[in-house]
Amino acid sequence: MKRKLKREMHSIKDIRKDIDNFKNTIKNRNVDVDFDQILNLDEENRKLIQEKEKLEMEKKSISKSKDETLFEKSKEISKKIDDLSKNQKNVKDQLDQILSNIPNLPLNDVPIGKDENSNKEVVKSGEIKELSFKPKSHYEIGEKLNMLDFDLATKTTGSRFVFVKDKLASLERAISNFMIDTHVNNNGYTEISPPLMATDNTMFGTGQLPKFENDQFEIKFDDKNDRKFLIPTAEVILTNMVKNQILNLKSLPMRLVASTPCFRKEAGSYGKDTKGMIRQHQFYKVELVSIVENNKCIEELERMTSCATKILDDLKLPYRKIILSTGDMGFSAEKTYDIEVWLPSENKYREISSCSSCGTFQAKRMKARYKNNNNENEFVGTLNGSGLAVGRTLIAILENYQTEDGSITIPEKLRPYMNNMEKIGIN
RNA sequence: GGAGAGAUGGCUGAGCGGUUGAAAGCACCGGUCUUGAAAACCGGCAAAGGGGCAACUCUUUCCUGGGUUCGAAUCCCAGUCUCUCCGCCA
Repeated sequence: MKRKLKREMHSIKDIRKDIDNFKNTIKNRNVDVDFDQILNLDEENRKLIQEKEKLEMEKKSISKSKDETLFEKSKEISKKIDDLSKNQKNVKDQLDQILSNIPNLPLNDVPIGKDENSNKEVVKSGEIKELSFKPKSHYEIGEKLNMLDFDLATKTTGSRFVFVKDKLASLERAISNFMIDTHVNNNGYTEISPPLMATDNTMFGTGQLPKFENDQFEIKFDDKNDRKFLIPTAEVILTNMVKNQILNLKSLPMRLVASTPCFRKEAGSYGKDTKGMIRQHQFYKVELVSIVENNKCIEELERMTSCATKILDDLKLPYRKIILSTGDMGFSAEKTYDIEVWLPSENKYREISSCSSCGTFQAKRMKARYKNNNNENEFVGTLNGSGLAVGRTLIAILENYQTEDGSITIPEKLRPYMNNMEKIGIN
């Protein structure tokens, strides 16, 4: 069932009430928002609504009276209402357009800054092994094993794709299964195997549309009006499971996990990470999503992040956890932790997970609510995090577990998933 | 691809031109009873938006978009989705 709903990311009421707070906070997010125009449109909108409602009331009373002498007048009123409605709708559309492009407000403890340079390290964990030889990059290792084939992908599909073959394909699958099992068995998540496509409406709900359409792959489905996109992350489809719903308090928290391919255009990243499988148009990711009471977001974010880092602990991969600054956070987030894994060949940490609380931001877009203890409707809180990016975990294992002869030691936790194999070497 | 049926509140489900924002049941909230709970009984309970300090009040909404009418959940047209049957294919 498809409903057309008025959608806005921030409630205009909130903005009206606390305009200064919005102005100051949004400033830190690297976007320009014309708040004066918002207020003008809002005022105009409400003025038109009032005029319209006055006429509607009059018309209604005529039809109730069943007084035939007034019928003619009623027709005239209808015309006026039509004109006013069109006008009002127009104003409202303009307003919604602006509102739907405003990002979420960062929480107070998020460091203020305009890019990644203002991110702050929270913890560092795991031991970086000193290698007695010069570490090779994951693609050197993979190509030498003949188990990562980028040229083949270029031939069949194009750049930024890869064939993962043989034992590394098994390893990739093992990583994914190990992660899902851990989240299901130890962390209370429910496994979902979702559709990999989503409608435009769904993409709006989590914030990918309208602003980031250029990053998405649109599918030519059929000639009908509805648009479909390949999901850039399972967050989209998992979070939207509760869209347009009023949930029972008892059903919260909902914790969902899915391992899915993700599809991204990576527009604007030309020349960045062109070698290897760090940045691909398609990659596997194990995604965690939580739907919670909106006052539980912060504690859930900590919980979710620790579920993700636990995987790295288990795999004995060195990592650090950082908190993103206001300018580096995603559109829908109010607070984000990135987890970065150590890559010996680059001699630095690289992102392997991103865990965000979106507060009620996505819920407002999706109209996802629950009845609280007072029987009132409240918007849910939504969170999402990678637990973890599978492709990048594969990379991290290749690089951190490499040996001088070019073979890979398989992390102990993954061996049960690979027939107890201990290492992957050249055939 | 062919042939039918349907879409109503958190859910199930009545209504099929004029106090119908919508019966009934379930769920939920409050109360009585109970040592506590259950049961039973009583009461409340749609959403969005506008105005008001507030009590409150107004408007819109019965899949979506058009149309008929003074008046539409109810009639007409188009679209979307769902279900059943047949065919076809995994």
